Amino acid sequence: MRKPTISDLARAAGVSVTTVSHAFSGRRHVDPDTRDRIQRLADQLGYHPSSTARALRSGRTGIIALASSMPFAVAAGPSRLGFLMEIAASAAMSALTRDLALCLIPPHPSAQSYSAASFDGVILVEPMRDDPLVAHFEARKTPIVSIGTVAGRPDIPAVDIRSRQTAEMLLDHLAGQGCRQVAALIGAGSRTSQIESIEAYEAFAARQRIRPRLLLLDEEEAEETAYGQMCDLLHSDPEIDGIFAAIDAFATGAVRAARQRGRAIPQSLRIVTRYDGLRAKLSQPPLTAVDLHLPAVAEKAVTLLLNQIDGHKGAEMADLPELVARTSSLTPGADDRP
Amino acid sequence: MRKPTISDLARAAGVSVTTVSHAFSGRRHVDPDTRDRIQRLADQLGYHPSSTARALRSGRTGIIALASSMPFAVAAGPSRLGFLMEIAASAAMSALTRDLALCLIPPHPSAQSYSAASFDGVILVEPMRDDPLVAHFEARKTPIVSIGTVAGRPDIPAVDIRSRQTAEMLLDHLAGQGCRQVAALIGAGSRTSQIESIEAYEAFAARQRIRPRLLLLDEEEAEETAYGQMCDLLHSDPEIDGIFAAIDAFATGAVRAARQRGRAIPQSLRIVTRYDGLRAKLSQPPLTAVDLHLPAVAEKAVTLLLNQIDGHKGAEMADLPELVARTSSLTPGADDRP
DNA sequence: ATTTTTATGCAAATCGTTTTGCTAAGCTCC
DNA sequence: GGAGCTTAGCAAAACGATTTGCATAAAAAT
Repeated sequence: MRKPTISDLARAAGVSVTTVSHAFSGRRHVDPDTRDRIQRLADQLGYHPSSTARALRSGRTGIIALASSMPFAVAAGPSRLGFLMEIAASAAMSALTRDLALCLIPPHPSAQSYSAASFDGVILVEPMRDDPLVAHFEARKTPIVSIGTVAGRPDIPAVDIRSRQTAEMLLDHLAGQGCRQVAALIGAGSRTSQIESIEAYEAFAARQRIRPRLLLLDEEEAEETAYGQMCDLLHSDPEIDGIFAAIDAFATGAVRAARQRGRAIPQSLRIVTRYDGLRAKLSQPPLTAVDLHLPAVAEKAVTLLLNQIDGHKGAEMADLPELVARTSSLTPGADDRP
Repeated sequence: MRKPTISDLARAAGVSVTTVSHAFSGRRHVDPDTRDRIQRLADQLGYHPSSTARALRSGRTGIIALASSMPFAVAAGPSRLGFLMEIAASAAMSALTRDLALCLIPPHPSAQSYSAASFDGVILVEPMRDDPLVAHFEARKTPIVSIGTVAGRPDIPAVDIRSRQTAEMLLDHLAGQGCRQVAALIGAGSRTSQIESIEAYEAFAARQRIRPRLLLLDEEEAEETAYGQMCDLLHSDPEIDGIFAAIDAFATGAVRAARQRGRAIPQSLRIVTRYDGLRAKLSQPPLTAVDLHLPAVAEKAVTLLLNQIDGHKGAEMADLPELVARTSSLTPGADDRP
């Protein structure tokens, strides 16, 4: 009882395989009666065209991949599960509406291991400079699109998620709320978002004529690390009155540190973060964050990738990120724009 | 400059395609010198075997799918993103260690649309009774494994996530903490987890000789619905002193309702929930929940699916769920087991 | 009455592998 | 100097579709 093939169906219908193929694909006209008969028999036999065979012939698998080389503990662990997975869920939807399937490729120490399947293209989530994933897929001539530009590789089509503007917006918001001495917690690495956040912060510090307090932290044990470092910093440098946390787990760590040091949020310390996920929303107090429009970003990435597969070049700009002001940074009783 | 094929490589190396194939697969012996020469030329030409062609020949695509028919707003929206995506991330890792890729199949109104790619097997997450996804994959003879048993289909191999025990454990915990009048918020549907939660609650109510307060709620707008319904219920039935919320968004809705009605948690109302995700952890107060060992569940599902693909039957039992007691249900100053 | 067009369908080549026989040469062992 | 064995390699048949070029008959145009 193996699966029926196109020739089984052709034999049953008394026509050639060509006719069956045309009946399904509609590439050539076939007599409506014949077509119906074929269709009916197909249902009856339980025939479904093999997508593998189709892929071999057409060169398209109908599968795109979503890959990230964020350290696994960060990507799939609770800390940043939100960011990556929100993109994954959205991308899966976007892919589906185009009759594509979305494969999830978790980060893996040995880049050799991604051999199993082949994809029409791949979406990389915030690759680092010289990311092995880029090398891997380029070697296989798999079309690549990146979410977030790739440092040092302006030629790779990307959906620019505007990390610089995001950082500037958050920093300006803190300044607008009266913060003078703002510290920054940013992941140590070479993703564009990290690079641009650092640059934005340094420019901000220069503009404000303050001594920069820039903490480059490991994203693996994000919340714990941020908690420890912030406890120290708030102790040694008590005039800090604002914190820009590049990822949400840094922010929640900072919140705990503030509580530990007896600093009231937002009265004595304001905290803002970049990714508006569950953590930011459920934090006590809720955190000011930025709506990055991730579903739209994922949609753009899929569109871009499809163009890329068809040989068209291009790049996309994400919609302007939007500030979501919440208690953690708002002067009680005042408006967002004072 | 199209991708080199096995015959290009064979020609370059001056051997037949057979030899090249054997050199890569190791299915037959080839002279070490020849093998090295082939290997070297492969690197040089950038040859990578086409997994599509391999799939056609071998009948294995190296891709498994993870599908859920939870209403999309529930599965991918913030409310239950955690549950499904935690499984997805874990399953992707488990798959990768076996050289498989994991495809994400979002729920889709028209079940026709999943045609694009073909998989070696599929993991269904908590399918309902008569779930169209089951029918869809059965029609394609795609091996199926379910996370959570399938109501009415004991023949489908599944990882039993022990929803009955989970519910009993939570209800007993509430009783142990002194609750007399416990209400239940359970998703309206025919997933095993819902069915078993209802049965466990009804048995519990009978044992405790209390009038059952069972709210079957829509999971789409889970938190809002739960909030509204619980406001009403706490008003009309003020002696309720415990709430069993089957999904975390119900619980957070209930927390808000309690606050709105001026009921202190846990002093005057205890709340417990099933899935220990970010919501439960970050809630104020943190919610007592259950560690379902999802990474292990995903791992078991992948193992089971691989057996299933190889023709072995079987089923798996998830590890016993573990209660994670938190402030939302603990009598202040008392121990878990009083 | 001949040519042209349209409708319908078929045979065969193709996509890039894996796998199964088969061959031919080199060894060993009486 | 065969019989038997190992070694190294090749040719060809799958796998299940799509696509191209051709054939036939009926309809339409000249």
